[in-house]
Amino acid sequence: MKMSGGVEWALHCCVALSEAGAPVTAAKLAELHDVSQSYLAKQLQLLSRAGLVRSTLGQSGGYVLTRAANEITVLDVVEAIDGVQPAFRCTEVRQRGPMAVPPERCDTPCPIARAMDSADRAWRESLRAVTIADLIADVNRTTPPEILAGAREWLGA
Amino acid sequence: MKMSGGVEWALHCCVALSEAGAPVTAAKLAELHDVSQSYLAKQLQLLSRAGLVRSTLGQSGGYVLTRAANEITVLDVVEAIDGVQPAFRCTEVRQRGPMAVPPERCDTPCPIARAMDSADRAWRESLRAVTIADLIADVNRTTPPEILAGAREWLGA
DNA sequence: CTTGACTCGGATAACTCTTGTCCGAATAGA
DNA sequence: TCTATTCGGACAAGAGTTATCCGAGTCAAG
Ligand code: SF4
Ligand code: SF4
Repeated sequence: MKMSGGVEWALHCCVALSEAGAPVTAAKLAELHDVSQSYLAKQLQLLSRAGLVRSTLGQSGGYVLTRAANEITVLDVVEAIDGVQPAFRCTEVRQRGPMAVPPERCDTPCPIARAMDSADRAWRESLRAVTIADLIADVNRTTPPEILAGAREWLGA
Repeated sequence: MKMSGGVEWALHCCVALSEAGAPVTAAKLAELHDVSQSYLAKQLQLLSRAGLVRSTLGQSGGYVLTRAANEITVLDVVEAIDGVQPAFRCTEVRQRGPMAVPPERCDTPCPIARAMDSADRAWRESLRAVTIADLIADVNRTTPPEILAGAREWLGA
């Protein structure tokens, strides 16, 4: 039960991109967070495939968010990086072994799979309730103003 | 984002153990579900370490549940097999890079970590609401009675 | 229009964790 | 006492994730 570590980086990048406004290159984002720029590029690729960011090629290029910050949920980012398939995957054990249940009797989903599915839905629903804009508002409230201003200027330079 | 596949087997074993009453060996459980007995033994070990089942050694030994079925939640089994640490692990990115926030200003948890923690709690809460007894009741209602009786007899033999 | 340099994108290795297997120590019964 | 049977932890194999590289494409300047 381990989520891809890139999710954390991707979320940080989304926050930074929303505050920047202008396109930001992957190298700058990597330097800002002090992480491997090669690997961060991979995460940004995934975000691009999911349609959350748009990449501009060539000089003065970089990444920009495609939607407003309050239109991007944390769940969007998580599913873009970590995939959409649920954590629990049933292998239909009840159809195997000496006491196998014939497939034609397996019309109703088993309670185990239902409980897992319900929990997974609750998890996703909780993540869907938070948007990037919420994160930004909270960050602006809790981080020292001088650091915030410095980061903004550093992104533009 | 992938849960250990052994969770499914462990849950099935808990259901079977609750219906059996008498100690059941790991080999029988593996044959019933048609899975690797060596690997299933590992899962049962984890259940034993977590205190959910008690192992009886020697002849006519096997595994027995330590509590009543309605006192064991699905969350207990998941945490026993898959571990208790949350899926999201923060690496304190904000304390790195050129715009690092000094550690003494990081007293309040960041909103990203809070959102993830909240979702994780919702997920666990949903799993905690379902007990093994609930699963058994649902299984007894949905599976054909002849198969259920056969399985019980097969476990005792 | 040419040039140039800079950008992302997908294909490619190293590594960690999960999965799967084995044999030895301990036990209950005969 | 002895034996057959059980679980327990130590030991490899495989998959998945992490990390990296260089080439195709693009924009801006001269
Ligand atoms: S009984 Fe439920 S959990 Fe088990 S294999 Fe069938 S659907 Fe999956
Ligand atoms: S800002 Fe939040 S998510 Fe990022 S490293 Fe700090 S605590 Fe973790």
